[in-house]
Amino acid sequence: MKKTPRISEAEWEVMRVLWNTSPMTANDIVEELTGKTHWKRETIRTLINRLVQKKAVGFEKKSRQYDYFPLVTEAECLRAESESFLRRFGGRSIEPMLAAFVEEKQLSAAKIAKLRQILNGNTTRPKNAKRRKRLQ
Amino acid sequence: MKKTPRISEAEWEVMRVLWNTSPMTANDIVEELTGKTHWKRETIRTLINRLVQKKAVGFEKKSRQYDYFPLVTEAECLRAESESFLRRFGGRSIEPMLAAFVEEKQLSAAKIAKLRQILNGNTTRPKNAKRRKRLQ
DNA sequence: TAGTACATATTACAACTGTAACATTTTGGG
DNA sequence: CCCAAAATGTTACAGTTGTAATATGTACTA
Repeated sequence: MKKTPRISEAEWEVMRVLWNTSPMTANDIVEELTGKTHWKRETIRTLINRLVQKKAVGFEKKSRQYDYFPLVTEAECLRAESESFLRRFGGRSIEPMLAAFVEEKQLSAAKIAKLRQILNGNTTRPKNAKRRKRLQ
Repeated sequence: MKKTPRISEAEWEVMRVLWNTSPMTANDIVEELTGKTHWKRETIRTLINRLVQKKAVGFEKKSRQYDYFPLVTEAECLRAESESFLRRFGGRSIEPMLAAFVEEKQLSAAKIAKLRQILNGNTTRPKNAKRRKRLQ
């Protein structure tokens, strides 16, 4: 299992646009991000370069410009981040976290339904537990 | 609304023991953490000091030793971290994240039940019911 | 073919982090 | 009352991150 490189918060922004569509030239990435962020071109270039160094992003020289594309999947990174997150909170604190998500971000009903589905699908209920176990 | 200081990953370990029981002397904290981690005393001392600087931890000189105690609650920090996490993933990706949690079976059945409850609290509203949008 | 326009690469620099070592202060014991 | 032991405080140092500026390479155009 390859370990995903550690991607910083700012770098995530770049990854997200690449995950969204790739390959993209540096300029396209810059264009996509200025507006969403307040970063200067050069800053974004730096982020891209660091991601290349970290092997999170690959590139291929097309003509005068390079084409950049992700070398790691969003799922992989998500997984890694989630683990780190979990470690941080000692596992105990997922509930308040989800609560915060639900409260603050106004998840759409559809999304909530989806989440509920996930929970139902994998619930790993103890053998003879009742379907709905009311605790506290 | 005070903003919670930014607490690094290593510092979280310290906060967690303080949230668990406080006040504690530095030595107690050290003892609690060596064993769980591979850190040297001095390292842990540094972390404590940094947390004091950041005003995440307060202390009171008791006798020769100081008593340290958290100045921020776990809930506050959790909230802040969750927000950062959300921003990072652009909100879109809560489902895979939760899926990852569930899959890895880091979640007990009880916890899952709790989560489901949280979700239930916020959905299935009549179409024209006002949704409670509270943000302070 | 030389210059220029635009792309990529190198360098900068301070704050934060991980990980400590070394220095100084305080206090209980003799 | 002074000293050593133990506690706290100061300094270190390299790697990461945020945020760029500057330098260098290169492909068309005149």
